[in-house]
Amino acid sequence: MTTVQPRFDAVVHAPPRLQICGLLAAVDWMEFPSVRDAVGVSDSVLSKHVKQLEEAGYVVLRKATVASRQRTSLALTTAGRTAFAGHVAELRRITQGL
Amino acid sequence: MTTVQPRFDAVVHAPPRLQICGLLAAVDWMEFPSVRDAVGVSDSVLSKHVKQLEEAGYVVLRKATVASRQRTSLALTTAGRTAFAGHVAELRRITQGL
DNA sequence: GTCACCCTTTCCGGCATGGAAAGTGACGGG
DNA sequence: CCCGTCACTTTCCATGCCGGAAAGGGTGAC
Repeated sequence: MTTVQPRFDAVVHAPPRLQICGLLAAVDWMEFPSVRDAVGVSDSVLSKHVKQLEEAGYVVLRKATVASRQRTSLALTTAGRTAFAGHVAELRRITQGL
Repeated sequence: MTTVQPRFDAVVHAPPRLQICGLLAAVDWMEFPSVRDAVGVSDSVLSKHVKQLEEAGYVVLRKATVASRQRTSLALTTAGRTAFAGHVAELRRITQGL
């Protein structure tokens, strides 16, 4: 089927995480600092939210050492994309009265 | 201008309140029991969320006695419609990567 | 006066959140 | 080798929101 089941997801709904998912949905990988700046939160706050997404199985981390520097990148898993798509579908359903 | 400024609104974002706004956006007035059932919460919980929307100036209550029964109806104010539209625009912006 | 109907408010325990600060692991330099 | 830095992680802490349960009005019917 091509349609996504609308499904409210509290893990995805929280503002910072909704933004994180939105950013990651548009790309394959995004680096930690880029996400942090785009979302506008501190390292610790981003780290904590990413951890929750990770524990939900929605995000994976890839840690690489590039040019002697740590570079942590984030990506949505298939489950993460599904959950995000479902949540967005639900948001659209809820807000369709607009 | 016809476009709405995307503007995240925490008061509107909370799940129960997003639903309430979504319902009210589609109509002029809706009765308390109908909203309560549609949102799927108890009287007290709905009352508390409506109060928050009211204090934000987004919702107004109209209390009428019809056929000897209290009938409280809810409606979005102009500010409420603006806030909801702005929030939905922001949600669309955030989720555009989908 | 008493009761029922409709919300409101209070009480309460629990979970989430963000800022600050301490902690960790991997290098590169001295 | 030890030290300092970088790039996150984790801990600590204080605050706030949330929902369920129960007690509270207010109004009209009996």
